[in-house]
Amino acid sequence: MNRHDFKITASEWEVMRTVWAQGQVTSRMIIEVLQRKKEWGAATIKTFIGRLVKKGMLTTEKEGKKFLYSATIGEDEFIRKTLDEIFENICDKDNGRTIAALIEKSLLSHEDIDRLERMLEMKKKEAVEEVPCSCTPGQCRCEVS
Amino acid sequence: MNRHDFKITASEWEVMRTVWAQGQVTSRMIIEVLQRKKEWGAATIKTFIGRLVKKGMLTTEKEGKKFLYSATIGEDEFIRKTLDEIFENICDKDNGRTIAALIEKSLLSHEDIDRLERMLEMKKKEAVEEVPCSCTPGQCRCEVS
DNA sequence: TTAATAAGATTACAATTGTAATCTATAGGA
DNA sequence: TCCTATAGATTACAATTGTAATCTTATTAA
Repeated sequence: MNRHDFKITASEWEVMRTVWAQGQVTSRMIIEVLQRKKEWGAATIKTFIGRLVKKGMLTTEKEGKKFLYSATIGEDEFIRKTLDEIFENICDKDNGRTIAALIEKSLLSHEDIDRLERMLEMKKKEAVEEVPCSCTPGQCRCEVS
Repeated sequence: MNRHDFKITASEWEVMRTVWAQGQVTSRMIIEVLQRKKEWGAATIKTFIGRLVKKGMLTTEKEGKKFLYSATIGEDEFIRKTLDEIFENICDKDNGRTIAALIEKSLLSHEDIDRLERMLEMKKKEAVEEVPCSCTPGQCRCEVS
C-alpha cells in the first residue's frame, strides 16, 4: 500500500497505456482512444482515471486551460515490476523453461534475436550449474534436500 | 467467464501452487503448507479452496475417507496463459526488449542458456525485419503508418 | 454577459476478493 | 453403536473493482 506498490487492474492498465503512449494527455483523448477498443462509457473511463490519480499512478497538471495527465512511473519499469510479481509465483528452477516458452510464442526481429543472443552470452559468466529452488516447501516439486 | 477463462487472484495462485506441487492433496495439507508462508487462518484458506473449486480450477475426489483436490489445468499451461495476458498489454515491437529484461534479471543455469540459445537459433528462421505493431492507435508510440 | 458544454468530483450499486466465524455432516475411535 | 473431531458448506462483512449517473464548476461560444 506504500507509494511504490503500483498494483492496478486490467482496465486501469488500458488507461495507463494510453497515457504512456502520449506522454501528456487530456481525459478527452484517453476516452477517445479507449472507446475505439472497449465498450466503455465515458463516465467509466473517467472513474478509472480518477482511481489512478488517487493511487498515485497519474498526476494532473493544469496546463493553461486544459488538464493534462501524465504517469508517475515509466511503462518499462511498470512492466518489469509486473513480470517480477508473476515470476515470484514460479520456481526459480523453471525460469529458463518459462522464458523459452515466451520466446517460442513471440514474433521476433533479427535485431531482437541478436540482442537476446548477446544477453545470453553475457549471462554465461554468471550462469550456475543448477539454479537453486527457493520455494516454500510443499509449493514446488523440487525436493528441498 | 467460460470454462477456459482461468482467472485467479494472487491468493488463489498460492493454493494452486500447492496443489500442482503435490498432484493430489487434502485441504489439511494445503493449509499446513500455506500457513508456513502466509498469515492466513485455516478458514481463509478453505474459502480460497472453495472458490477455486467453484471456478473449476480444482476438482474434489473422495478417495476412501479423505477428500483429495487436484488441478484441472496444468501449471505450465496456466503460467503460459497468464504471461500471454500480460504480453497483450505490451506492444509486440517490445517483446524482444521485455524478454531481454527477463533474462537479465534471472539466474540461469548453463543448461537453461543452451536451451535458450537453441530456441533462438530456431527462431531465426521465422524472424522478421521489423515486428509489426498491432496496438490500438493511441496506445503505443509506434505511429501506425 | 449569459448560456450551454465539458471536465472533474461525488455518489451509486453489484460483483469479486480478503478474511474469517459458524454450521453441518460424517468418519473413526471408544 | 455412539460421540467427537474434522472437513466441507454456509454465512458474513469490509475493501476493491466494474460500470455508470449525476452534480458542480469553469470555459467558451453567442
